Amino acid sequence: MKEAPNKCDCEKCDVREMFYKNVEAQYIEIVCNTKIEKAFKKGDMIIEEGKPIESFIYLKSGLVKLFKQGEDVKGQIIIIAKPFDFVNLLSVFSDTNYNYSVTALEDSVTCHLDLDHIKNMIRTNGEFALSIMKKISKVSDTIILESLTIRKKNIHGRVAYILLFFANQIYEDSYFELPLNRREIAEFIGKTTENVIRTLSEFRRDGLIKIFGKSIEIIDKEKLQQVSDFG
Amino acid sequence: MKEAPNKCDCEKCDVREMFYKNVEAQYIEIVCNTKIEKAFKKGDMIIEEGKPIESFIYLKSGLVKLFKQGEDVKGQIIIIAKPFDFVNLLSVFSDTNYNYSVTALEDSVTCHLDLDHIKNMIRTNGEFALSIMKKISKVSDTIILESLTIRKKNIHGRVAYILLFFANQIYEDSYFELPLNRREIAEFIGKTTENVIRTLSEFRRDGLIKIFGKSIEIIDKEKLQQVSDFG
DNA sequence: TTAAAATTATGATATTTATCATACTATGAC
DNA sequence: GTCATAGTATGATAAATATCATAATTTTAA
Repeated sequence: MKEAPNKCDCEKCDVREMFYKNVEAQYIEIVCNTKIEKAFKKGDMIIEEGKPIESFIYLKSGLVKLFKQGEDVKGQIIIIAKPFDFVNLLSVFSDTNYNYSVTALEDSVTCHLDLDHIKNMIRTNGEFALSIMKKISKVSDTIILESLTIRKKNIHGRVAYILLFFANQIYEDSYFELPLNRREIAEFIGKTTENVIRTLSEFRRDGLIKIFGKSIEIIDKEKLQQVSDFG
Repeated sequence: MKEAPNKCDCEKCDVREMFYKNVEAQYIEIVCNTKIEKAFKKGDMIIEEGKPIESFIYLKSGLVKLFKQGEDVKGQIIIIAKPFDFVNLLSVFSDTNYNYSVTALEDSVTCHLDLDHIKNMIRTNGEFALSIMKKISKVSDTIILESLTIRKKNIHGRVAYILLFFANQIYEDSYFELPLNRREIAEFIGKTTENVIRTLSEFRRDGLIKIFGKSIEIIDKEKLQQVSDFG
């Protein structure tokens, strides 16, 4: 990780709209002046479980995973987040320390805003408060409903689901490079590594996908969708 | 369900503290005057999936379950909520319609505040906004972390966990009446009804609990805790 | 009160998934 | 390049869980 040159280029910032739409100029300036932008390499730790929550972080570019490092060996991936999904929405307002860790699955850039400034903005600007709330509510909802969706599927359904998730939600392409290794996929869907590998092999044998190491090509999207829906 | 006599008795309301601590008198009055209190009998539907979200609801007394009615037969219980846990925190600020249903597990009383008034209070009162946010964040966090906790346990661990959940969190007593039938427990922990029943029988045979229909007495709490932790 | 329906219970069996063992393959360090 | 290490892959087996069948018990409705 390295800190990028920290010019206040909010004009070009993708998430400016959401944050600054309703905020008065003088507050924008305060936030801008204290904003820190950080660049992370693939694999870098962005947030570590247990550490104090000091800033309001959002993802500017890249891809990250949120996970529990758990006492047990097995980690558990909570969610894969892409830009526009805030990184640390879960506990920012309710806890002093992180309940989970975040690492970069791809080279990523994050924006760090001082949490106290954000809280002040919420205190002084109701519209801003409401839009943050809307976002928090949405992200939590998504995590909860996605977890219920995955939970009721068997392993075939879960693997199919996650392949379609990457194809449709993340890369918008039938051909993509998996940002997770097989063990991490297992940690995301709550099954063992071996069975994830086996299931991928079966999908390949059945002509649903092609596998080139970490690269996946979805051949029969319709059938894969069926496996996801009814599996 | 019947509407209770609707006097503005906020002075005696358990959750007044949280809501009104930071709110100016004139707003309290507006909310009070439009507040509706509703009484539900055990089994009554409080919120129905798909219906529009019109009010900000919190639970004054009783016990409720939030669940997906799902296309498939099997429902899935998201959370059991007791007073002080808001009922409809999940989607209130991010959606127009409910993503889940809520029914009363015990006779319950809910307070319904006009959602637009709440939003206005958020707009005009930053401290109030922050305390609502803190609560939302906390509830979402709890749901997510609890679901991860349950997910990594086998059926013995899950059943032990839920028994201890009722004993410690809900009833604060080793002897309690289960508010869920065996099928609903299964829906909560994501296992089949038969296996929940079987596991309860095993716990009884092993002397961990006593079972009298829906009533449970926890005999060996320590051992049950071990089963929950390591199962 | 009685019949019907739902719930609880248990056994037998099938299916799914995890675990263990063993290669093979790719990757990074030296 | 070579070695060590992590990741991928597959088979054999064990363990966990689901499914199916059936019966007893409790609850509900007429």
